[in-house]
Amino acid sequence: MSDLSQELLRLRKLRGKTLRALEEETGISNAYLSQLENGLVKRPRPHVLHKIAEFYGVPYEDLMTAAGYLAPADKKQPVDSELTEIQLMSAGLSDRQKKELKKFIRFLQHSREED
Amino acid sequence: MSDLSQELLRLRKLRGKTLRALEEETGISNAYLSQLENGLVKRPRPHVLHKIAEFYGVPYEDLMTAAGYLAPADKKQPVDSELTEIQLMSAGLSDRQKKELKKFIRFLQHSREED
DNA sequence: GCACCATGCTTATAATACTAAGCATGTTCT
DNA sequence: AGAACATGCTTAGTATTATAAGCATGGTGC
Repeated sequence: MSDLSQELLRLRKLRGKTLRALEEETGISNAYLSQLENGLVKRPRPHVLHKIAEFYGVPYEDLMTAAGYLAPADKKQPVDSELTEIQLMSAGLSDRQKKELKKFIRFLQHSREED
Repeated sequence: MSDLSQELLRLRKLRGKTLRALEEETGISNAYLSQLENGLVKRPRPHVLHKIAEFYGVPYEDLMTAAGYLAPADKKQPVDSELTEIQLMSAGLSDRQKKELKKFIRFLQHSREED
């Protein structure tokens, strides 16, 4: 009984719709909708969630989140501060210097260090 | 040749990785990665995109968008593409290599070129 | 040359999402 | 009661994603 399945059932009940009515309006088979609401499907494809969200008039992202495809609140990914610095430092270089820099990075990529 | 496939190929080339190296680090088979980069798969599952995004150090949402799962976000500030590539290329370096890279940039900064 | 192996790709197969058909139960009508 | 239909669900099959195994080509050292 996933987060998603509960939400889908709840939405349909609130709307007072049957599985077959939903099938007609979304094009998703009632058989599959039933499986979804009962948590028998692990990871429905996003386009399925999109159709359903559209029909219920709820944000697509909310269903994507409930399905585990998106992080709850969209906060930024933590960025490597070292990388930010590198970009900032490089910003003032000339185009030729940037090209040279890239060549140097390519050299580092192939030098076996890794640690 | 989808939007996504081009992007995946581009990222891998920038990072100087082989399909098999990527397979080792993401757990996704090189066979499938090849299919992805050649546009032979229509709709990869989100968790695949997540692993790849994580490895490349690129926002998961960007790949989801390229795959057609999310609407394009508001246009970001136009960034020097050369700088973006530099950051992507550097993302796989070790901390020591990053430090060395910064030293090299500092060297470039002081070398009188400016052209 | 030629053994060796790295690289990208193809193909056969397994795993899983999704549908078509139909079952089980309940309600409503005469 | 019982025919007809509505509703949710099950099950067998199809379609697509993803993997395992191996092929084709090219480079490198002996």
